[in-house]
Amino acid sequence: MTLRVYNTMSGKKEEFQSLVPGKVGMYVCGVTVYDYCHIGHARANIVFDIVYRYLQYRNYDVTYVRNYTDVDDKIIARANERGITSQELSEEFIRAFDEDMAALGLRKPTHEPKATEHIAQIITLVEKLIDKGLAYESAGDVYYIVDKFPSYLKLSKRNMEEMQAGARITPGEQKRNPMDFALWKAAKPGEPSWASPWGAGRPGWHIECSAMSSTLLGTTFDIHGGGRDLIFPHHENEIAQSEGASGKLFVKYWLHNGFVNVNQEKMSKSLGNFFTIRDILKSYDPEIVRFFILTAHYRSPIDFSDQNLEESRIGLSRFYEALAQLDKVLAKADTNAEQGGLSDALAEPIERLVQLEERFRSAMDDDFNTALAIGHMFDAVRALNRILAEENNLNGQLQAILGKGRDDLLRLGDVLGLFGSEPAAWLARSAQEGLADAGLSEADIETLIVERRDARANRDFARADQIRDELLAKGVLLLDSPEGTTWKMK
RNA sequence: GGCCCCGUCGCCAAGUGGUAAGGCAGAGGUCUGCAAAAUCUCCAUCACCAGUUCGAAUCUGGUCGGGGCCUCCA
Repeated sequence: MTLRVYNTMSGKKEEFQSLVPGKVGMYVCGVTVYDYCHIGHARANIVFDIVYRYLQYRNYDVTYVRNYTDVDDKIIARANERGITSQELSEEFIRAFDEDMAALGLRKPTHEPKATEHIAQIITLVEKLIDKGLAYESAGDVYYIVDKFPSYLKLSKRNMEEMQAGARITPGEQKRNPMDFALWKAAKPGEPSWASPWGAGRPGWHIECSAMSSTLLGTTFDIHGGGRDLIFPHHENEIAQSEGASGKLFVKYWLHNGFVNVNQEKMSKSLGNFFTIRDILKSYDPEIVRFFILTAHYRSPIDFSDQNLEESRIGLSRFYEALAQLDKVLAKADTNAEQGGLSDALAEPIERLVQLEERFRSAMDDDFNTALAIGHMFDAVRALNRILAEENNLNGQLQAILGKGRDDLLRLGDVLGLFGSEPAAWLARSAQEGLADAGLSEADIETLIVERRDARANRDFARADQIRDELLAKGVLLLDSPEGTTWKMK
């Protein structure tokens, strides 16, 4: 089986073949650290976290680089507003970013470079572009001459003439051609700056990614990722810079994730309709957010709403319910049970479990189809539940099947960053949520459970049902089992 | 205006030529004192029209509807 990935450059799914067998170099554009991250950032980072994890699962030795853009107009503007330095501001939001990503359960990239730590490489790269006649200095700024790069716009598949018609030179820029973009910007008073052959200044936005990727991954590497909105101009400009300087292919596979929409409209800072990760995590478990994002294909748009997150919560709890049940049943199973045979009725679910990993791989191999992969895992849950219904005559063979099924589910779940919590604990946490809203304490519920238990013991079902109904009215569901009564929020 | 994407069951969502995964919701059965969970059964011909093909949700053309990029943006 081969991995196929959709390459924005070709517009097709292509067979993935890394430059060096067994190794993958991957660069993903990180965030500009001037504010808290929103759910759109969460999606992009989770998507590439999955790419990272899946490649590792496929036994690739992956070098994953994700940068921090810590020098930029917006950072400067925001720092000025708050009366702190750009560095103070960016450090604050780098910390916030790290916290958010950790909360969402992302694996740490191999390298997380900062633009300001690569000024020397940036300057070297700009000099090289000037030497090659691809860039010019103008009043302390340096611009890239897009006309000199023939394949400019090959990624976004645009047309230079039409682009030029709409392009503008913003006041203060010293461009010869409106399409030229800044590699280096002369420092204005009060801005952070570094010495350069063109005077004090700072890097333009695009050049840092070219400099950092070549430093950490080499001139040519396998995968470059980012949100769709980065295709133009950011990635187009990276190509012009990197290929212009090296004369070699920059990136083999370009991967771009789709947007998060709100009410069918793109969510973005400029539209002001965004939700920050930290706000969302006040109401939803991080794993629910991850699950929600992975239930759609990474290139499709997804609509962010409470209803959709709520559905994800219910879907995820189906997995945890099954895992918890599995733990319980296996813990008390008679380990001395004889091997025994398998009834025909269980042939289908057992077959499902046997096929799980292969189906999972086949889904993920098809351009990281997490939605399909999760569908297969739901199938496995149903199969496990069906076998679990044989709880009372679990022979040794069935125990082994259940054990392996659980291990597979957890192992494959981990590739998606899911099911990492202890099932009983996750369910307990889930039960706690909403308790305050219902105006109840755990102790109140326990008291009523005891009262109801006594009523049931006396076969006073009227009183028992009254307690059940009263709690249900407040959103608390009582669950009876041979081991006693527990509860959860509806 | 230019370029591009999308329109699949009440909702979410897979599926790029071979006869519609999965989840939620809903109906009925089993289990349960009653419930819940679980399980079983049922529940879509793919916006519309016209083509290509033995065969199309999947290809082509058109219509309608939604969205994105072209300026900072994951």
